[in-house]
Amino acid sequence: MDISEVRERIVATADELYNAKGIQAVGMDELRTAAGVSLKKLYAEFPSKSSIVMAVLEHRHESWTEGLDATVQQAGAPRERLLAIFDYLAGWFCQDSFRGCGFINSFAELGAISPDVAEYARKHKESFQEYVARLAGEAGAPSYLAPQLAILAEGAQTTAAIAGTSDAAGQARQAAAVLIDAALIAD
Amino acid sequence: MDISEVRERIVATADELYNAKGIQAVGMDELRTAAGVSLKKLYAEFPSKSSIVMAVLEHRHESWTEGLDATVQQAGAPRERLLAIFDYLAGWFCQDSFRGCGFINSFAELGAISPDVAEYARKHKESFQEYVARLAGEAGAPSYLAPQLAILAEGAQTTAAIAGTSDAAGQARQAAAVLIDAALIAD
DNA sequence: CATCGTAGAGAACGTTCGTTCTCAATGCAA
DNA sequence: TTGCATTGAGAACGAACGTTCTCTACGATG
Repeated sequence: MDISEVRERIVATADELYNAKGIQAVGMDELRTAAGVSLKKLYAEFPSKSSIVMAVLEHRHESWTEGLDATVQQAGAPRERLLAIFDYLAGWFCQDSFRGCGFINSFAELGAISPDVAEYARKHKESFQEYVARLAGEAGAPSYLAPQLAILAEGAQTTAAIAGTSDAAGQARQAAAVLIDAALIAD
Repeated sequence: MDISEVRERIVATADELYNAKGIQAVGMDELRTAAGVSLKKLYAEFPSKSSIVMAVLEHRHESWTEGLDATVQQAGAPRERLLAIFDYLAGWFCQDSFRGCGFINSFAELGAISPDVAEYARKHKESFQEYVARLAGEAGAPSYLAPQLAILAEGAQTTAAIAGTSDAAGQARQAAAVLIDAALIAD
């Protein structure tokens, strides 16, 4: 088995388990068993659990970025591309495995005791803000629109996670449409 | 020392510590020392750590409800009362101790492994939704407005927590104003 | 003063976790 | 076949946790 293939399997398995149960609730032995690798291989690939956590965060960031952008790219006009953010959320919320934003969750769980986790979560959210700002800019909207839409997206994620329903995606989408139109008219 | 006074001190101390470090990162011994009570008294008041966690959640719910309502009551017209939600958030975000919504955080940390925590977080958010719906109703707004404003409030909390700034409160407030006015006109 | 119940401090216990170590089995080279 | 390096399975270790237990000191009561 390829060495990078082992890495990927570990990270993918850890991502699933951490998402399903929380990071601290998943021990190295459970991860070892689920990933089907020996402890020796696990520690040959990663020096510690915290390094696995960071690798999982990177993995999540890539998945999120690629998935979101793929949905946005399918939309046509700039206004629809902004709204597509919430279509992506809607699809995500409907998945059985959805348990909220992994960055919000890891920040809540470890942000206070792990500066690395806190910093990575911050950077991830910052990159999302910039992404929305770029889309909003392409739509010709004033600069205050992007943070508003980003806040809606964040709120939809936590609301959907805790409520256990996907309603928030549609509600946020409708609110976003109002905010976009108001911003474009005012501009 | 009064017995209920001990309880209150334990819960208040646990609330602070859990907020600052996360629930799982705070052991019973640290809580014991910080609260200045003996382990015996601690376990005389609460049968287990999880019962303390639930008491902390109740304490947080009361603090949140009372603080929010106090700010809302100071506002005059129904429209301003809806916006006062975000003024309350702004004041909260500026506190040094702010580290995000305690219910979102506890849900992220323990929701997957503790049905009680997940259920309490859900009920808390549900009660907030109902509160906003009542204010929106008093403003004569259509029923779709309240979930939109609640999502904004949730998003502002996570955004402010992770970014480490209080900007989100003002941004959410401005978005709320747009949504409120649009809803009132459309109605 | 003597006695007894109580409470505090923290030792102790059993478990779990992250991490390391042991050892036997395997595959390969000569 | 023999010897050697590598690997997997899991035992072992030290620390930390939640919880319980022990022992000592104290204060109230007769």
